[in-house]
Amino acid sequence: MPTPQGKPSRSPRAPRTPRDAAGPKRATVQEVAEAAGVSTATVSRVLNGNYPVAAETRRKVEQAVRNLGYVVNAHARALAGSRTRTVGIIVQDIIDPFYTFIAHGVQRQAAEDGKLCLVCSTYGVVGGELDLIDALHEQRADAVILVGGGVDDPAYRRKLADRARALGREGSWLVLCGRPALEPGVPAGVVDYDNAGGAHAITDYLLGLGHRRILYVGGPEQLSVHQARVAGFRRAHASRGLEVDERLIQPGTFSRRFGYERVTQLLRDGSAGEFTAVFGANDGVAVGVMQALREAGLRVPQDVSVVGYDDIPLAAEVTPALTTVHLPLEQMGREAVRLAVALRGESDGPTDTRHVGTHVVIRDSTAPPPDPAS
Amino acid sequence: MPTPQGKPSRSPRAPRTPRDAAGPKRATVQEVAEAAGVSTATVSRVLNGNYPVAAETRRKVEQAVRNLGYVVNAHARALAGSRTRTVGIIVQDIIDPFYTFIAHGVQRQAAEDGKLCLVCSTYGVVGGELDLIDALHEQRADAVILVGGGVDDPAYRRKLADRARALGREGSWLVLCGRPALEPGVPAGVVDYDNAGGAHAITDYLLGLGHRRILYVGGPEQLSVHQARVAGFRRAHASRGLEVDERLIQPGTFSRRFGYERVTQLLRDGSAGEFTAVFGANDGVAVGVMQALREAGLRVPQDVSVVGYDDIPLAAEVTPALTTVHLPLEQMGREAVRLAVALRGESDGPTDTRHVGTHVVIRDSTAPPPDPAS
DNA sequence: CTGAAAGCGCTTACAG
DNA sequence: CTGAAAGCGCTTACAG
Repeated sequence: MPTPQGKPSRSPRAPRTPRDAAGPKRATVQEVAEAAGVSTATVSRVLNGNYPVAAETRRKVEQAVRNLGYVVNAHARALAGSRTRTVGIIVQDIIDPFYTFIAHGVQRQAAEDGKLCLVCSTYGVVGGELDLIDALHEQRADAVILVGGGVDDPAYRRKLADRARALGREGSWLVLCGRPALEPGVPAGVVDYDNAGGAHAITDYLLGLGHRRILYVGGPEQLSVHQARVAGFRRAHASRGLEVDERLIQPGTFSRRFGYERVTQLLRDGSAGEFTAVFGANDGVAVGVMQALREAGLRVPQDVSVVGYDDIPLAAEVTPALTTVHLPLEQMGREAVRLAVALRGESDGPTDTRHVGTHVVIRDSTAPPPDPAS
Repeated sequence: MPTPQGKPSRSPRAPRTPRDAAGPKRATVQEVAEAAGVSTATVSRVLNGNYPVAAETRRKVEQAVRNLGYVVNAHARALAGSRTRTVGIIVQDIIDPFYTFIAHGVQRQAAEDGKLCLVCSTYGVVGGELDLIDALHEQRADAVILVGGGVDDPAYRRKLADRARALGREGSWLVLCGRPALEPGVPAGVVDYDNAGGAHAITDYLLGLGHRRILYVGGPEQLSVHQARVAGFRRAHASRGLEVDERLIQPGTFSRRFGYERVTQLLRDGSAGEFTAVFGANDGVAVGVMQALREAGLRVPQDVSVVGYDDIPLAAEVTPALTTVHLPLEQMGREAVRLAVALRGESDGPTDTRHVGTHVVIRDSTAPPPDPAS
C-alpha cells in the first residue's frame, strides 16, 4: 500500500520549536517581528518598502533581519500577494543559438525588472509546449513567453488560445515570440519579426546579382516561420515576373546536418536541376550547405552563392562570412518581457503586438553567378 | 506619500465571489472539492496520487478538475508541503557554449525528474553569484547549482559557505559545478572534472610531439579553473624535467577576442620569445589564436600547433578542427541535479563529490614542430 | 506610522 | 478509503 513519501516530517499539530536544533534555524517574519519588537505587518512593510515606516523602526527591523539571516519565502509572498516576479520562457532547445540569444534577452530584461526566469525546453516533444505552459501556469509566472515558429493547425491554435485565456484569468500573460498572433480577443501578446519580408529582401538581392535558379533548403514544412520565409522567397520572384521551379524548394529541418546532406544529395543526383545560389532556411542550414559545396569542389561565392537567415554569431565567423538576414534576437527577448509587463498594466486589454526590424547583412558568401543570366 | 501600488484589488475581508465575473474564474481545490462532492483532502490526494483513493472517487475528482480547468497553485503547494520541484542554476553567461551545454544538462535531468529550472546569469557582475543564490533561496529551490570556476579567496569562500549553510537549513543544497569544494562540514555538493589532469595530458601530448616552447594563453588569473590548468601545464613540463619560460604564460580572459589580440601582439613584438605551439585556455581562446596565426601568415599545424580545452562543438567545426580536452558538459549538468537529489535523501550528510572524466581529443590542429627540438 | 487579524490555496497527521 | 482542521509564511484592508 502506498504511503506518503515524507521523511520524518513536521506535524502541523505540533510545530517544531525554532530553537531546538543546533545552530540558527531558518527564520520567519514572525521571528523577525519578535526580535525587532514590532508586528509582522511592520516587518513586511520594511521588507517591501511600499509603505512609510519610521526610520528608527526600519533600523530595528533591518538589524533583526541581518541577525537572524532571514530570507523571505517567495512562495508565501506569492500566495499572499499576487505577483510572483517570475517569468517563464519556453523554447525548443536551449542549445540552439537562435533560442539561446532570445532566452538571453529575456533573462537580462527580467533581471533588470527584478524578476527571475524559468527556462524550459520542449526538445521537439509533441505537445511539449502545452505541458510546459501548464507547468508555468502552476508556477503562476507573471508571463509565459513562447518562442519560435508554431504549427499553424487550427486545433492547436485553439488549445493555445485556451491556455492563454486560463493564464489571463490569473492576471498572467502569454507572449508569442516569432509566431503569428492568435484570434483577436485572445489575451496574448506577440513579438514578431518579418519572415516574409526578410526572405523577400535577401532573395531579391540574389536576383539582383543575376541569379535565376536559387535553391531554397531546409525548414520544417508545418512551421509558420518556414511558410513565411518560403512565401517571401516566392514573392521576390513574382515581383520580377519570374517563375519558381518547384524542384528548387527543398524543405526539411533547421539543422546544419540537413543542409549538408540535402545539398550533397542534390549535387549528386541532379534532381533539383542546376542552381547558382542557395538560400539556407537559417544560418545553420546555410553553413551545412557551404560544407557540402566545398566538399563537392565548388567555391563559395565564385561558383555558388549562399545566404542564410537569423544572423547568429556563427554567420560572421565562418569562412567565407555568410550573407544573411539579421534578426535582433536579444532584443526580441527583451521586447517580450517588456510587452508582458506593459500588458499586465491593463485588466483586459486587446491583443497587443510588437514588431522588430530585420535587414540584410551582406558579407562574403555572395557574388554574381559565374555565367550571369539576362 | 507612498501608497500601496495595488490595482483595485481584492479585499481579504470580502473575498470576491468566484462566479461574479463573466466566463469561468480560476478554480481552487475548494471548488473542485465542492464540484466533486468530496473534501479538499481527497482532491489533494487524487492530484498527488500518493494515497489510496477509491476509483469512483478519483473519477469524480478528475472530472471536476477537467470541467473547471483547475490548475494547482505551485506556491500554495510549496508552502503547505515542503518541496518546490524547482532547481536553480547560476552561470556567468548563458550565451557561452560552455555554460549553455551544462545548463542544458541540468534542464534535461531536471525535466526528467519532474522539476522546473530557474536559470540565472551573473554577467560577470561582482557579487552577482551571492545575490542570485539568495534569490534562489527565496524561491526555496530544491537545489542551487553554481557553475564555473570561482575566485579562490578565503573571504569569498566563507560567504559561499554561509549561503550553503542557510540553504542547508532549508533542506536545500548548494552544488558547485566545476569549482573546488568548500571546507569539510559545509553542506555543499561538488561535481568536478580534472582541470590539472586534462591540462597535463594535452601539454604532454604537445611535448611528446617535440614541442619545447608552448605558449599558454588566456584565462582569468583569479579563477580556480585557470589556476588548475596552468598547474597541469607546469607539471607536464616538470615531469619531463623541462623548465617553463615564464614569458610563455599569458593569462587574460576566456574570450576568443583575447586569444586573437594577445597572440597578434606577441607575434608582433616578440616579447614572449619564439613558440611552436599554443595552448588556448579554452576552445574560444584557441580559435582566436588560430585566426591571429592565419592572419600573420602562419599555418596551423605546419608552422604552429594549437590546442584548446572544453571541446565545445565549435572545436570540431573550425578548420583545421581543434585538438582539445573533452569535457562531458551536458553530463556535468545532469550529474549536478542527480547529486542534489541524492543529497536531499540525507538529513545531514557529509559533503559529497562527483568527478566526471576528461580526455584528450586529437584532431587536425596539432603536428610536430617544423624544426623539432630533440 | 503601526498593529491585529483575515486570508491566500494548498497538504497532511489524526481520527475515523 | 475519507473528512475536519491546522498550519505553511506571508501581505494588506481596516482601524487606529
